[in-house]
Amino acid sequence: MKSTGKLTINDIAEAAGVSKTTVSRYINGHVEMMSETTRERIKNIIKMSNYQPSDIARNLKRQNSNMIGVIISDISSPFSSAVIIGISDCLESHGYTPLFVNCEDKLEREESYIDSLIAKGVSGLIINTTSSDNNHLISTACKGMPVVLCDRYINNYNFDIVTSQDAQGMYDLVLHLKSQGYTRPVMFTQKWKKNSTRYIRRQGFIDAVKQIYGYSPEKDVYLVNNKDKCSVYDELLKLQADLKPNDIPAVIGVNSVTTIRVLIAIKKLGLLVPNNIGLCGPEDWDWEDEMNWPTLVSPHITTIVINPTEIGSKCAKLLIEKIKNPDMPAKKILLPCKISVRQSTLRI
Amino acid sequence: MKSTGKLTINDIAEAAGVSKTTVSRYINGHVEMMSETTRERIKNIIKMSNYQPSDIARNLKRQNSNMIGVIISDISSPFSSAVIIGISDCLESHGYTPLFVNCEDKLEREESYIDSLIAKGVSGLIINTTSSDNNHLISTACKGMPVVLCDRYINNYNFDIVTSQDAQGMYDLVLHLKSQGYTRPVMFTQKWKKNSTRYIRRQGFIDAVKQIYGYSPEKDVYLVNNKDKCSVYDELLKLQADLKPNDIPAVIGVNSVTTIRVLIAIKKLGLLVPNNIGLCGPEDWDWEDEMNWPTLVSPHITTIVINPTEIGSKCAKLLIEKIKNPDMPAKKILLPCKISVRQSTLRI
DNA sequence: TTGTACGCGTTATCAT
DNA sequence: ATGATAACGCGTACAA
Repeated sequence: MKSTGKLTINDIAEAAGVSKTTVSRYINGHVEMMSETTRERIKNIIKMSNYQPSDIARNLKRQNSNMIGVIISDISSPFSSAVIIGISDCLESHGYTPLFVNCEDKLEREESYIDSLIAKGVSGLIINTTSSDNNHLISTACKGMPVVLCDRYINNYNFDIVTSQDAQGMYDLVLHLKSQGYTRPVMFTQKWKKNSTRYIRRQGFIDAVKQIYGYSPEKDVYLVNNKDKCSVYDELLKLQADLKPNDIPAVIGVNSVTTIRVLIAIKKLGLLVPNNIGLCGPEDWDWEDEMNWPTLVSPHITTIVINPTEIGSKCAKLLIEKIKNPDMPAKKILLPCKISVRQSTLRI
Repeated sequence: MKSTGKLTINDIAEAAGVSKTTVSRYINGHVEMMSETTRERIKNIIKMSNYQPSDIARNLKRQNSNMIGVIISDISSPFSSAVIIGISDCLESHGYTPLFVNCEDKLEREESYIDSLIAKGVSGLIINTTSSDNNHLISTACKGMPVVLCDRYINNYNFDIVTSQDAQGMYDLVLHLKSQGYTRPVMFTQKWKKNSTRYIRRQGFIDAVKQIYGYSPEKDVYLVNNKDKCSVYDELLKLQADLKPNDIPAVIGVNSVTTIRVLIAIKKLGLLVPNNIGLCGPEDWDWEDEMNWPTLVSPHITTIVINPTEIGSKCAKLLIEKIKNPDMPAKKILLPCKISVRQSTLRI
């Protein structure tokens, strides 16, 4: 046995006094017509030497790997962290290894990562994409790479996708607001045109208000941004000015961060939740129980429960299906979401 | 150009009318004595065909890869998520690819992951280990695999490690409590014997109290567990019973989760923070600003700021150093931590 | 039941 | 300035 460098199949073969073919057969379980003696001998040598076949060489030979590329648009958000957990757990339990990369919301990075992941030999991709337009991704999908989209739509191609039923969640939420006597539901959101999640939530809000309240609330969508700390506060002032007499407003934040910022601004202004103003929004991340933000703050916030961990695991599961059966027609998995009613919208 | 299967260096060579050696030279930048014409031709073909050399084959040939194995003890904690972000960003910016695996606090899984990561050809390991004892890891380090420990010590081997100065943070915190007139600092912790972080924080607490208050608070360490929801509440009752007349207690949670649970129990009991009881603890994860738990809850909680993202990036940086210079003596990087004083311990 | 020989896609050595 | 050829470690058709 060599003392230097890594063990190879040759070393094992030599030590066992057989050819490397035989060792390879043993490793891959083709032992039907192998003598008991050689089997035992190989087994022992491998055990004693702690030999592990090189995945690199196997992958080269077999022309595939058990690695899955996962492209995350912004790894630093708690939503992404939860998605990663779901993907990781599901892939690992099925023998796959995820390769996570962070494209920081930059389309060029996303495109170059796609190429480098393919070069690494991944046998599929899970994409939480940056932009609704992505020709490079479409072209790699066309070449036969299995792709599943994670919570973001892409135009012009019939991708497999897993996402939550945001529109239905919005509907339930608006219905709840109406039942609590709020007369003026509004939405606070960052730029929504190129972000499919925000796009859908905004549209869901508008459609729900149309149906439930019977008017079109396009101008009740207040635009805020992440850079300017005062932005939310300013928009809230604008909302105050926009109110008609006797209006009881309820703010829906487009995501967790926005909702929290609105809460802070509300407290600064001294408004009373839930009586003078309601507050709610999607619950984009799910640390367990008492660590989760809707119940950490006071009052506890009514939310649409999204469950990103499940989105992640469903993505992984769908991709594995698709790898095993590449000709499967594209699936759209929509996870239902429940609303979780808490103090912040309970007037009655 | 073939229409089926992946492009290889042979296809490019053929299309360019040169040997694959020449193409390989071009790819690896050995172009000093290459004619301008061939260089241009190869360049164009590669560009047009969007060819990418196979990392698998290169790794096999070069006997190394740019992949780094990262073993996380419990990926579902926000602390781990933040560490992952730091590792990911730093490795990617240096051309390495992290392979994250989640050993769910199980030593066997950790050991088998070490083997399978090595089989995948990783050129180094970052370990946020499960247990302070790990012979398997020691033996792989002995065989020459570069290893950096992430925030957890391991007995009996001089590993490179990055961790925070928990003991110093505890000292500062206890000093602060004394200055605010608290007479009875206590700690709430889960089982600490096999978890090096908790172990160190508990020891830091004990040493600090000895020095600053002049007595030994071993029996003021209250043990709670994660399963039983009432556990924290019960221990808090016990603390109440243990108090001497005129004692003003201050609870230090061993980590974020424990601290929040103590806060919830305190509110249930109707005690007044900060006047009747103080509350503080390490801030194990760092979502930006208004999303972070110490300022979400009321009152805002005094913390030791840990900065897990920086722990992650420092780990990555140290490992890269070690890979480039394997004979470097083991480094212990201790990140200083500051305390962030907020309302929950401000009596004065 | 076991072994020989070749190829996976790349890079390195040695020629020319 | 370029090419032929041999490896890297493994799996497999084919031969024995």
